[in-house]
Amino acid sequence: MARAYDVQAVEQKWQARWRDEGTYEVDNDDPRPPFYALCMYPYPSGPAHQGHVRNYTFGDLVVRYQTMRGKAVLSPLGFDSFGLPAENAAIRTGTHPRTFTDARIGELKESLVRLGAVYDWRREVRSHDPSYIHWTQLIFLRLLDAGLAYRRNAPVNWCPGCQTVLANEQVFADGTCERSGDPVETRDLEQWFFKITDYADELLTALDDLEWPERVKLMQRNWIGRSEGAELDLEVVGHPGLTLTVFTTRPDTTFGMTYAVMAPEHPLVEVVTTPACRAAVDELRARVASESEIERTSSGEGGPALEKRGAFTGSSVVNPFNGEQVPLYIADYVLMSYGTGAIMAVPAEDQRDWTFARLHGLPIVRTVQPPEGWDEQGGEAYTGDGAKVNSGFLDGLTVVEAKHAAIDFLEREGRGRRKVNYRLRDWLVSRQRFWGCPIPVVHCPTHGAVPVPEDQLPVLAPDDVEFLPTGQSPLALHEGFRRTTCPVCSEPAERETDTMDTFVDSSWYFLRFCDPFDADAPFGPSAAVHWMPVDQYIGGIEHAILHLMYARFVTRALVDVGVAPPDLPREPFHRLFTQGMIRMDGSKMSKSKGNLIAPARYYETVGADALRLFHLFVGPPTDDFDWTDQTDEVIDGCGRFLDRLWRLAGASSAQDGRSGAYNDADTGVRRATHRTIERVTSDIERWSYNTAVAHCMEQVNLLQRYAREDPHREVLADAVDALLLLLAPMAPHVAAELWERRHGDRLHSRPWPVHDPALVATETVTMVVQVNGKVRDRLEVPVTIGDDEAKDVALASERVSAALSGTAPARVVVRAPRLVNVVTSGA
RNA sequence: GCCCGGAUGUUGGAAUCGGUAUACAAGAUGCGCUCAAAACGCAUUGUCCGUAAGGGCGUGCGGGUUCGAAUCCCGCUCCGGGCACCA
Repeated sequence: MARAYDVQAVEQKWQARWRDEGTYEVDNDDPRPPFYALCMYPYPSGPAHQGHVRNYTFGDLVVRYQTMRGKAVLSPLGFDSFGLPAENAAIRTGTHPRTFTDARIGELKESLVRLGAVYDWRREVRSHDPSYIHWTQLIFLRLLDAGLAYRRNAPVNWCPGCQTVLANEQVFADGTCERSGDPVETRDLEQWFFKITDYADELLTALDDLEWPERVKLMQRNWIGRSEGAELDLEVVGHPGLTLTVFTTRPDTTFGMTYAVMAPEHPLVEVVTTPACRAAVDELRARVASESEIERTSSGEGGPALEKRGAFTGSSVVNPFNGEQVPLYIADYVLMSYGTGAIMAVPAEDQRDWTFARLHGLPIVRTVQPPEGWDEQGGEAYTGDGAKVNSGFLDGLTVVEAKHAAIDFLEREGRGRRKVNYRLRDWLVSRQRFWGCPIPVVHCPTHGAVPVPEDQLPVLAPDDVEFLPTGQSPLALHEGFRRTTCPVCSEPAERETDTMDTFVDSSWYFLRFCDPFDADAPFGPSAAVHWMPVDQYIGGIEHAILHLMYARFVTRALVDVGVAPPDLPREPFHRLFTQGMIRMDGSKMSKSKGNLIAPARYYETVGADALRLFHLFVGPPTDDFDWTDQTDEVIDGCGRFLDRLWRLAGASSAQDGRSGAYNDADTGVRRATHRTIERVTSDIERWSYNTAVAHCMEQVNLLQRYAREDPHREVLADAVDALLLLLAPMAPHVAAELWERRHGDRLHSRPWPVHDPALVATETVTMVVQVNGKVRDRLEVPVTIGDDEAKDVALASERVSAALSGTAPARVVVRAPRLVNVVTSGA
């Protein structure tokens, strides 16, 4: 595609200037009002793909726009540089993960710089830098000291192929590993956890005040999963003094409990199972042990038939409300990790219990009267409101009333208590991997898990390790690393060989950015308070839950354990923007799917400005975008727009136009200019970048026509200047170049243009005249027109008379000055 | 199964508060410029009827509210995303 200017030369020139002049470096004592703009720091997988390009185009727009608005903008970038791919590459090729990772960082950084995205590179952080590891480890130790980090035996998803523990989100719905495709198993391991559940309630309630997409807040609320209910202590028949505690959100339905169910791993299973039932119980427990939690809780195809998923223990428990004995089962769908690991089953008011009861021939007793005709229409479990029935002292109450009355009864009788339960679980941070931040703990035969003294940090992994495809972490195999002495007694001891989940690194990097120059602390307290919270955080919707939840937790925990000052805002991200995904052939564009379109081919042809403009223009930033065969044509179109801009702005600076008084055309252009300033500004503020670009295109079209006729020299020059200012955050290279040619100075140092309200205000407006809701005429009227006059003007219209054809108006709806609707009938 | 989104010309999309449906762009067609092509410029481009003026229809489907619905309500269909036997 032949271009109007040397795109590559212009882009390289300005990128060099921004870099060499440190244009977007900002000091912590900058007197301008602070603004912290941040894109989620990327995992360095190689050169940028279109998802990155979109993300960093939006981020760069915010940085440049807020700078022109007079803010001291903190714009840092770093790399989430620990992670499994580097370790796998090491096993495959023998390259050390650091070598591999540094090369990928170089590629990614280069392609972002080539996009024209600007950062304060002095603040760059990398998770794997010893200086960063140092402070991640200090944070771990402080959490440990405060009781927020702890160790326990826990069932984990174990991938036999990767020889590693997987998070739930790394396991596909069919129970296979997302990387290797192997079936995932369950294993017990001694693991480190962070106690995020201590913050469940705060993490939930604080969501209300965040300027985040409602969708993301809703996802977090559901993830935390607060539910109010009661715990009931059920006596086990034949075991005096033994009770089984269950959690329920529907204590009002207890009269309808016809059986109870425990998780197969529940410790009481051993005690309550009778010899006659032992075989069936053991069979189920053996099967469950080899299944991942995902498989167990999946209702999808391929699982065992429902009747095979439960087994009778032979024991019974007593319903505390009516003294009846009901059978006690185990079933795989009851999880030890939620609630108490046991439930009371009320088939009439829970569909899953209904189905289970039917398959096992268990009785069903309704305790809420379903609506008229429910049974006749084939209704099964009824979960709605209604009058309580078959429920003794609760009869006649509503569900809500009965819940309170039931809990009051339980507490009075000492058989249970009010209880709030959360779905959120503690955060498993242990990883049996090499390429992560080592957990700074020493295991002593005498003193147990002993923290490494802070003056001995960082604990760094040795370089002379072997990467073998055994899956065993090289750390665990490295005698020199493992063997050490106990910090307490100096006797021989072993180092912890687990490393931390990379989500730990990404849970505080935004704080390090505030002050990465501090060699003695993770961040300076005053710098952190100065910049935090992040004013605008930008990233993909895929991080809506985990990363954002962990970062919110860690920020709070750091304040509470004293690593961060008490006046640091507890919410790290004030405003969040989640961009849509780039899809190709129906799925997310990503390296693992092999459907990447690298930006490099566009840098070499249409250039970074056109590619940026395309990403801004193609649709609402929140929406997903499907990359198709037609996409290149749209990108070329953005290049052609910049060519028109170049010809317009290049020619008009030299052109001798008219001077003196303005004619109607001049005034029209001045009004259009100020309307464009107003629209583009409000579009940027409301994240409507596609319409902001459209308004700039309209203005170029208008100015092209104006310039061709008989333009006023100053009107045209002012209009072009305004356009360049508006495009400065969107297409920064070409706008900066044109501005320099016209004025000799730096476009991006200029203040953002302000529209003149007098020029934006219109004097006349098109009034629509409808007859029975159908448009029959359009009239130019003064904006100040009153209702009466608008009605008169409308009724005087010939077209309206024709449409009425003699019928008398029954009613006239007037919304001056925009619309009059003449209604003829009562219809 | 539950929850959250979405569906507008040939295509991406616009319509910010219930008030002109389709801005802007892509594609297509025609014209100009050119020896020619590209580039550039101009024009047309929802659909049906009509020579035209003009009119009918039209925002996934079916209803409803309203003077007026792409927008609000009810019931569907399809697509995307999230969560999942969560008690």
